[in-house]
Formats: sequence, structure tokens, C-alpha cells
Amino acid sequence: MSSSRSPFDLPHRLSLSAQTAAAIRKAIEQGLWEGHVPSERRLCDVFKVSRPTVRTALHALAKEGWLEIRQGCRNRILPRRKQAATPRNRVIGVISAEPVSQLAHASFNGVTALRTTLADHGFATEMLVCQANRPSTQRRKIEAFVREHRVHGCVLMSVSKEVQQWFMEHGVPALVLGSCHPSVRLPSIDVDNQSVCRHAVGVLLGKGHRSVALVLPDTQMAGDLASETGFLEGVQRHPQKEEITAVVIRHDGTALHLSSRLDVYFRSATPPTGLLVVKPWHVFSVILYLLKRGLTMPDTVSLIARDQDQLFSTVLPSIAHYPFDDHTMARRLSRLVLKLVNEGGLPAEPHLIFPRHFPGESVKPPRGHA
Amino acid sequence: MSSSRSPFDLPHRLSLSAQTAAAIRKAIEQGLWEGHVPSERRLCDVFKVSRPTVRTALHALAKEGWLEIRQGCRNRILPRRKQAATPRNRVIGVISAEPVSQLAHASFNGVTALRTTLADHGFATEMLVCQANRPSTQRRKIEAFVREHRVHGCVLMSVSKEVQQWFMEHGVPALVLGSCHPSVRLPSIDVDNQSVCRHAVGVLLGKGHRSVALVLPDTQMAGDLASETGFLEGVQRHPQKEEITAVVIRHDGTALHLSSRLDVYFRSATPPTGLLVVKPWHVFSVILYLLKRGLTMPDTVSLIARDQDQLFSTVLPSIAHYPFDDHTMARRLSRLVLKLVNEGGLPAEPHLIFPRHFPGESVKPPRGHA
DNA sequence: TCCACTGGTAATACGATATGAGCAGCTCCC
DNA sequence: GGGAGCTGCTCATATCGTATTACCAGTGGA
Repeated sequence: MSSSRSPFDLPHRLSLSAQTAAAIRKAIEQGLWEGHVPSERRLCDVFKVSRPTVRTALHALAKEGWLEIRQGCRNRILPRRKQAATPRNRVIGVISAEPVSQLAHASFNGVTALRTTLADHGFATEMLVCQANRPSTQRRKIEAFVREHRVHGCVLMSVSKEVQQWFMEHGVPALVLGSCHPSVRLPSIDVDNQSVCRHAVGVLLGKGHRSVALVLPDTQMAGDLASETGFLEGVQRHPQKEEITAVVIRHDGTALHLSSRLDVYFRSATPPTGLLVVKPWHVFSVILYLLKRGLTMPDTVSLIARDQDQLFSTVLPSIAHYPFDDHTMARRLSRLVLKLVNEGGLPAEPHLIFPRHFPGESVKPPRGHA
Repeated sequence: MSSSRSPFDLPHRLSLSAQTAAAIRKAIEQGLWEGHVPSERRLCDVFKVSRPTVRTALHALAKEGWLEIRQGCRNRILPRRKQAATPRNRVIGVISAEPVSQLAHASFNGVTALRTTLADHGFATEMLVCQANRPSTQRRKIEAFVREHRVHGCVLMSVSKEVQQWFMEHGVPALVLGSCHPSVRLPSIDVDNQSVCRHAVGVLLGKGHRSVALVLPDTQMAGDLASETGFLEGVQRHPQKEEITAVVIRHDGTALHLSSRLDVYFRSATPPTGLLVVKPWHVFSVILYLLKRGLTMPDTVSLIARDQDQLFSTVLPSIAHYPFDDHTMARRLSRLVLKLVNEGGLPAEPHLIFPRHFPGESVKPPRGHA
């Protein structure tokens, strides 16, 4: 782990186009050109770079309001309003739906690493906890936060669709940590929950389970939607799909409600013998439910966790789950955020992490299976 | 067309390794390192680049005559000119027996808060993970660490007695986060585990339990010794002490060993009906053991956790434990460390935190108790 | 000797950049 | 008015640097 503020100069890692943009910006500020900037091909000559590089630089400048780009015309330099528009601070906002202290360990670790890296590059971080109250209240809080801190950009952690949309519509640079809603186009970085769940249900069915359930908190989070999709895909793809009972057990996140929902299914004619559980803490809720009901794991019920937790691999029986490397995740995240703030934006595409599969002892063939 | 000097700033187009080389060169010039540069892998962390990049940079520097590179040896800094011995850096060392990512959430949170506070006061922090191998290896690592970083002081997290002694003997300012060994006189800040365990055993006995056990990892950590003392005190103080069976179940921290130790006691004539379990993750190991054995909680076995965990209060049945306020702890810790480094020392006295008692649903009178 | 650390090397994947060719819109001169 | 010659736009492809992951080899302390 490195220090909070590094005594070293870090390599700045600016892309060539970002460097070019800076050079062009400076030339404009100094008034080296009148009215228009030179043509793309000319700029290539001047700055000794290739055309795609010049083009990305120009478009970055256009997004910053320095230029107007129109096909066929020369790129017009916009009259500069006296700097009033962008005296942004070197601050990154981190917006989370949950208080940091309640985050899963891996996420907390990631946020910490991110803050450290950003600090090394001279960026402060500001947290906003934005729990799901009224959408309008939420919007007001976010607007106030962004305005007040004059953030360069924001990291959005498991926030609602509305919040994601707000950032998309207002053009504030943002990176979604977690998945984007299908309707939102923002850059994001997340575990590929869909593949994970597809794989996990394949494991259960492959072991011979014929009644499986996905235990899922009923938030409208994008990652959870993806999990459900993956789960159903996995069931669909199984060769003997006609004999399979597959249910999605939604709960509101409290142990009480979860346990009453589990009751419904475990008292039914075809109680699940294979569970796929979303979120580490709900894994423990489920285990305690089984303990209370006198069900055993893995003999009566097999269990796979969608996420990771330090405990899963150290307890006995160990719990099948999908770990990924904290450190790699943190590095990718930090690099993306730096790019986001250095270049004022990122392509709106998902960056997926593929966790490993940890088989664990919590999965066995169901009773009476050959 | 060619002018000898472009009026524009050209993109400098330095490769990442060249930038890294420049950064390392500067660090050497400033005398930030003594004798050797850090290892390649460490430099990767510091400068946030990959190993091939670091290697290219180091070899470039070697060609410039800054370094001598020899396989198997650390890369020696060649004497260029006498640098005045620099005073100590504004660096605080944090020494932990476990990797940070494996820390309990509360501890991790505390460390993070500490680093933030120190950073605000202009102190960097450096971590040293010092797992329990040979005492002499440990000592060497610590000596190298302290010398290399020229720390102002250190925070010692759950380290062995030997390490604590080293700091006492060498007069390096240190604060023990956790308890001091009886033989060591250093300032410390810790939860009052002795009182907590005394109280917890009182709760169990008060509910009517007559066979109680303390489940304890068999490290020679001071905090765990204090727990045992408190546990035995609590038993001693109970009015009907003659009927009581009280055992201390020591385990080596692995789920396998823990479960075999539990087996011994749960198969005995007087199986424990009340458990006091040290460390959150062992609580879960114990619960899974009960699950495997078909024992129920709290009906057959009552359970109290000595420590705190986010999950304890949210699962069902909730688990009796001893929470304390993260934030308060972090504040007290930061203040102590600042005082330590500002004044070059602290009185060698323990600062105790008294957690609250969270009753929880995991404690009930034993079966057959009126 | 063994173990834990050091640097050395290689294979692979990926992304940023460079290059070139061809397309489409706008201007201006003929 | 029309076309030459600008402009910016798009695509495919080649190349290089970097990141990642292994595994190997030398050193030095227990």
C-alpha cells in the first residue's frame, strides 16, 4: 500500500491526444490563431501527431466549449467567456447509496484505494451518501453537491436509475461503479454478474439439482437485474429444462422479510435444493435461516454466493463463490477515474470484471441423486 | 516549411518508462532512499506502473550511472555526491500482523480514518505487513522498514510481544493499537476486552447457563490474554461457582482445527450451552459448525461475540455482541498518534474503550432451565 | 541446507497511435 | 451554376508500448 500523499512525482500518464489538446488549448488562449484553428491535416504537421489524435483532441476541446466543429467548415474558435464557466476544483465526488461504513469489504477497499490514488494525483475526494428517498430530494441534493464542490467528475456507487440519468443528462463526467441501467449510457465498471449467475446456475443444475432459486434483494439496481437475466439464461440453456423448477426469491433486504420469503418456498411442494444468493450479508442471513429450520448445508441445501467475502473460503464448509482480485479492480478503477477527469469524459461503455469460480464445499448433488 | 523553433508546445511524448525514470531519478537526487532503491515490485506500487515499465526505467538509470543492478541483490544507488543526511521524513509507519485487506471491517475503517487524518496534517503513512514468521526475520524486516522510511513513529496493530519489545527497547515512538503485553511498557489504545469478557460470561451465567466456553485463537496476543483473564474472573465472581463448568477452547485460527476442538467439548459429558467467541470471523465458523452438527442457536446453544461486526445486528437471530463507535475510536486514535509524533513520545499507559452491550437474540436460557 | 527475497525472461493480450484510402459536406472561384 | 479543392468523417489495418501473468535464477540470512 502506498502512502496517502506520495512524496514522489507520479508519471502523469496523459494520452497523446490529451497532451495535444492541452497544447492547442494553450495556443488558443494565447491568441495564436484568429477565428478558426488550422485544419486537422495542418495540425498534424504542426504538432507532429496523426490525424485521429488531432481529432480526439479537437473534440475534447469542443466539449469544453472552446471550439465549434461542423463538417465541411473550418473549426471556429468560440469567443471565450471570461473563464467564469469553469473554475472547477480538483475534486472528485463519490456518490453512494449506502454509508461507506456499511459497504462490503471489497467495495470499501476499492474506494479507499481510489481515494489514495486520486490523492497522489492531487485530487481530493468528497463523499455524498444519497439514500433512496424521494427522487426530487435526491436530485436537489446531488445538484447542490455538484455545484458546491465544483467537482471534476463523479463516481456513482450502486445508485438508482434516476441518479444515473441525472448525470447523463447534465453532462457531468461520471463513472458508474456497478452496472448501468439499460436506459442509461454512461461508462461503468462492474463484475459481470450476468455471466456469474449463468455459470452458477449451470453448476447447480450440473450437480443434479432440479429446484433452484435465486435470492435477490428487490432493489431496482442494474446489477441485480443482470443477475436475474443470467440466472434465467442459465436455466434456459440447460438441456433438461422441462423438469426444472427455478424461482427468483425477492426480498427487501431485512433478515425478517428474507426469512419469511424463504419460508414460502421451503414449505412448498418443490422446495429449492440449490440456492444462489446475492450479496455476502444475505448469504449469512440464509445460513442462519437454514440453521433455524434445522436444514443442513450442503447435505439438504447447496449454496453458491454470487459475490465474495473474506470468510467464504476460510469457514468450514467453505462456500462456493466468485472472488476477484481487489487490487486489480482498484487499479482499473483508479485508472478509469483519472482518465475521466483528465480528459473530461469516457466512452459510455461497460468495463466488465470476470471473477474466478471458487468451487467450495457448499455445493453437493441433491439427496437421492445418483 | 520548417522553423527551427515551433511557437507551440509540442506534446512531449515521453514514454511511460521515461517518465518513471525521471521520477525515480528525482527521488534519488532528493535522497529519499538510502543505499538501495526499493525492489522492482515495490516501485510498481509506488509509481502505479507495471514491472516491465519499471525495469526499462531502472536500466536506463543504470546506463546513466545512477544505479548498479545485479541479479539477486537490491539495486544499489551509486554514490554521486554527498547528500546531507536528510532529517526524518514526515512518515508514520503502520505495522500489522495481517494484510490490510484481511482486517476486520472496523479495524480497516480505523486505519483508513487514521491515514486520512494524518494526511491532513501532512504525514504520509507506510504499511508493513509483518506476519508471524521467525522472530529474527521479523526484527530484521522492522529494522529495515524503520531505517528506510525514517519514520517519525509507528502504530502497531496486533503484533507479537517481540515486536512490541523491539520498539520499547529502541525508543522508536510507537502506539500499540490493541493491548500491550504485561511485560511491555508502551502507550496503547484498545477495547477493554477484559471487562467485556467478564460481562459476557456474567450474562451467560445469569441466564442460567452452567457450562460455558470461551473460544479463543491461540496467538499470544495481549488482547486475547486479557480476554481469558476477564472470562475466568467472571466465572470466579459468580455466586454459584461450584456448579459451573468453564473451559477455554483454544484453536489455531483455521476452521478445520476450530471444528475439531469444538468436537472435543461438544461430545463431552457437559457440552457447553453458552459460548463466548473471540473475533468476528470465528463467530461464523462456530455458527457453521453448529449448522453441520444439527445444533440450533439459540435453542441448544447461546452465543455471544466479543467483538463487533456489521452483520451481527442485522441477521436473524441477531447475535449478542459488543459494538463501539468506529468514529470515536478513529478520532481518539488519530489524536494520540498526532500527539505521539508531535511530542516524540507518549506516556506508556493504556487508553481503554468500553463498548456497549448489544443483547441480541442469540442468548436464551439453556434447555430445561426454569 | 532451506526459505524468502531479489532481479531476469518470455508469452500473451490489449489499447493507443499511425497510416492510408475513400466518403461527404461546404466554399469559392471560374 | 458547377466543379475544384478545401473541409471534416469513417473505416480498416499495422505497429508499438504497456499490462499481466507466468516461471526461472541468483543471493543471503536462518
